This record gives sequence, C-alpha cells and structure tokens, in this order.
Amino acid sequence: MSCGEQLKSEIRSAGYRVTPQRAVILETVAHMEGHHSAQEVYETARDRLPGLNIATVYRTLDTLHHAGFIDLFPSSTDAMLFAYHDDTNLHCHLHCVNCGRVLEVDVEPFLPLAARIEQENHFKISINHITLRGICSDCQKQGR
Amino acid sequence: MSCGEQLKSEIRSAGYRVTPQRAVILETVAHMEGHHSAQEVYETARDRLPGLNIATVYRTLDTLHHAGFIDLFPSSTDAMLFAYHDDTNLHCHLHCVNCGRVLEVDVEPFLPLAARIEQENHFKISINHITLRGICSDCQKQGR
DNA sequence: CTCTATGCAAAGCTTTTGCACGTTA
DNA sequence: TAACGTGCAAAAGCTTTGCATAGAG
Repeated sequence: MSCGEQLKSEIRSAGYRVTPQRAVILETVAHMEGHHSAQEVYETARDRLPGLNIATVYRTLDTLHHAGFIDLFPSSTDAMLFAYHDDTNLHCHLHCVNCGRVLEVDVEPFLPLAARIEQENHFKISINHITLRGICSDCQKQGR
Repeated sequence: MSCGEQLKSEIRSAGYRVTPQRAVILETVAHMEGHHSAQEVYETARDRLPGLNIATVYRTLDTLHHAGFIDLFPSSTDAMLFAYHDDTNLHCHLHCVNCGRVLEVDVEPFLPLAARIEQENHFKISINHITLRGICSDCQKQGR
C-alpha cells in the first residue's frame, strides 16, 4: 500500500470520511518536515488541489488534530504551527523566539524528569509538546 | 521607596520615559499573579487610569518586554500572555491545553538538563520560558 | 522646546462561521 | 439518499499602524 493509501486508510479507521482535501492535506503535512503555519500548508496543498480553500485547511487541520494525526504548537508569532504526529518519532522542541524556527531534539533525556513533574503536580504531560524557548545558534551569531 | 516608585525608577534607569500609563501597566502586571492577556491587563489597569487605550497597552507591554520587565508566552488560544519578569523567582510552566491555565513549578530540577541541551545544540535557553503542555489535574477529573 | 508617548480610528492578519451546494458512504 | 464536507464570503478576535495632540525631560 502506498504512503497516500496508508494515510487514507488511517483517516477512515479513525471514523472520518476520506475526501481529497483531507488526504492531500494530511499527506502534505506528513511530507513537509517540521512545523508549519496553516498558510504554508494551504500554499503547498493547493499545488495538488487547485481551488482548495483556506477555510477548509483550517477545518481539516482541526479534524486531523482531533483524530490524533496532527500536533498543534503555539508560536511566538501570531500564527499557530502544525506538525505531523509520529508516535515513532517523539521529540521535544527548541523554539527560537528570534527567528521563529523550531528545532527538534531527542526527548529521551527528559523522560525521568517529566515523570517526576507529572507525579508531583498531577499534571498529564504531553511528551511531544515539551518546548524550550530561547535563541538558536544562527541568531546568536548574528547578534541578538 | 514605595513599590510603585521602585518600578518607576527602574523604568527610568532602563532609559525609558516614565508616563502614568507605563507606571500603571507595569504595576498592574507585577501585582496580578501569573499570566494574563493584553485585554485582562487593559481592563485592570483602566480602573486606575480611565481613558486608557488598548493600543497603548500593547505598545507599553512591548516596550516593557524589550526593557526586560515583562515576559511573553504564546498560548494555545489566540491571545499572547504577559507576565511580570522576576529574576528572583524563576520558574517553568505547566500549560493546560484544555483550560488554558498556566501553573508555575520550581525550575531548579530542570537546570542540569537545560545546561546539557544548551551545550549539545548551541541553543541559549531562556530558563524562565520552559513550557510543558498537557492536561491539568482539574481537567483530568472532568474527563478530558 | 524637542522628542517621545498617547488616544483615536482604521486597517491587517489569522482564524471562525453561516449557508448553499457537492460528495461520501 | 442521508449525512457530512467544501467553497465562498463575511465576520470575529487579536494586534498593529498613521496621524494629530498631549506630555516628559
């Protein structure tokens, strides 16, 4: 089964109707590395689906988020960022507040600490959403 | 020196003009515990400064942020959150993606790990902005 | 007196919503 | 054919901006 068929099948198993828009948008997010705004997803997906509407992108990203296929990340700019959720590739995030880029790093060293914080605060941590904010090496070089 | 005078003096030492708006807005954020939207800051500050404009609140919060008095936090809802920056009280954040509340927890256990991540990635972490997202105990009780 | 900050109103951007039509199962 | 999803257009919410006036140093 092709990658696209695989994703369609997963949408269907999650109990959602498979439409061209949903299939293309999910494939788009899955193939674009990293974290992207709705506008970026829209512009990329539109190449394969002319006539696609940005409202549909928002509605579809929301649907796919509820279905567990997509993770949401608030960013330091106005726009929410979206990323494909891959259980086999959990990571945490270094979010540069200067350029907005999001680097991904191994989550493993965080796990013991996360478990401790969960216990002490009765707070269920979403491991894939741990975010450290700061300045990336590129921005440090350029001063500020 | 009163608390208000203290803050005014700090604004002045940072090289900014002291206006009633800046003084009141900074005091407001300093006295409101936790993290608040511009709208909340506006509504609270307006009690002491009728005629205050929301545009002034945004401009002032931005100024005070650049001056280092205020921290910014993107949230899972649309609105940016603002908090008083207190060097003597660094903490990290448990951000409930369900109700939007932000709990503060001791930052100390994070420091060794943060130092290691900084070294390995040449990324300058803003210690006061470490954010763990998830579900708070109240929302867990209510189911989801 | 000069330069900066504020109020006001308008605009910008991201995101959401209502509704008629088209599509999926 | 009975839901449900989409396109379109309009609106909503947060934030920014231009400009004239007021205020700080």
